[in-house]
Amino acid sequence: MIKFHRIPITPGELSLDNVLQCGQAFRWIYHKDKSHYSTTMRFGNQYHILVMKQPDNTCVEFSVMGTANPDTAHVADHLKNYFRLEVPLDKLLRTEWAVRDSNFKMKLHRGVRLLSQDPWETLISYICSSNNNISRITKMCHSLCAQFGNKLGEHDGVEYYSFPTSDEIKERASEEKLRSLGFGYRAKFIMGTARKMVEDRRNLPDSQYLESWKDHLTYEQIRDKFMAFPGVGPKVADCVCLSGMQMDDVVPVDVHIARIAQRDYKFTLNKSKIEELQIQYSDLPVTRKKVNYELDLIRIMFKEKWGDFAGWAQGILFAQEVGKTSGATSEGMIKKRSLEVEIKVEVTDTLGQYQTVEEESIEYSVTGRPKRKSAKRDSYES
DNA sequence: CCCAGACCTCTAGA
DNA sequence: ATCTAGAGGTCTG
Repeated sequence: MIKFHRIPITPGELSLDNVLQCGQAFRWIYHKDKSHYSTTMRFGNQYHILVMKQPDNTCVEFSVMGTANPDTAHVADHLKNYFRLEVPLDKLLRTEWAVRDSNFKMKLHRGVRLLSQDPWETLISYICSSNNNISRITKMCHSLCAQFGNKLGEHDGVEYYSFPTSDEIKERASEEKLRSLGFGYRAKFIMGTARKMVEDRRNLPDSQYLESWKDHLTYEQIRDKFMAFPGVGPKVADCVCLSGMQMDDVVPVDVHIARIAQRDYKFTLNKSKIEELQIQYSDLPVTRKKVNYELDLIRIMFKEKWGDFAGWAQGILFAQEVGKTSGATSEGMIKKRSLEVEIKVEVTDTLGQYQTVEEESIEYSVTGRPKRKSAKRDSYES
């Protein structure tokens, strides 16, 4: 039997359901029969199969499967970092956002946090996100691992793989293969990005190379370097900065956030500020070429309004906005996903307590390859 | 610099 | 069942 280890949480600071399914991470699998999530994750230079669940709002529990038994305290530390548990979400809401922003006074964070994900994996995942929906992005990320990563083990009929490195994508994948796997026009971007990465990173591992940018470059320079990869525009670059580089003040502006800016914040263009930006970016050729100045001003407005953790505030509004458009109740924010699992739809009562009110069953394929229905049932139905 | 279109597929909803 | 709009954008002309 799986032995779980407990990580205590300040009540309400983290909702595993909301964080893992809001469209920030794409490689967690929900097992409805056991009410837990599983994925693979790299701790240092070693990949592990990880299982997590949240019995209540005071803790999460984890278990590491397969391979050598890693040090539990070591894994716990990595997970505390992955979930950024040192960041006091509720305090930020009360003392930073709600006091400066009247639109935030009525908001609840619902345990939606920003993650500290692997930068390379985040980069490739968000390249897949362009003009795409969450369920397909999820499928593509799993497919990438199953086809080009390394197999780590198998549990409950699910095969687990590492996320492929730039070398592995360059050597094992091709635009043609990726297209046949359903990546569409993103196939060329992924191959181009992998090739450029192999070239740029020299002897460093992918993520270590990307993280090293933070040592000597500004945000604007880092974004410019991300945008030098094919398939990476300002929105994808900002997402990688925020969710993969721990750059908490970055606000990625997508269609939803742009709508919020106009609808709820009455955002209007300022011509002189655009000119300032054009000057500021004049020595950043890639940014100057790819950036949309109106969207970039929205990013800056939110950063000034929300402060050092502006990206976290964006995450909360985004999760709520997408929850609305995906047919969930305005109270909850769990959206339907393409997982053959049961997604719990949560609502919050006036005390901010979570209640499960509704469940629905949907479909999922782990490898991205067509799977037999009977096999899927065997794997997930209890 | 700004503005359209095009771009691959697939999923959700009608 | 079928069918169609639209999906956390980016690139090109």
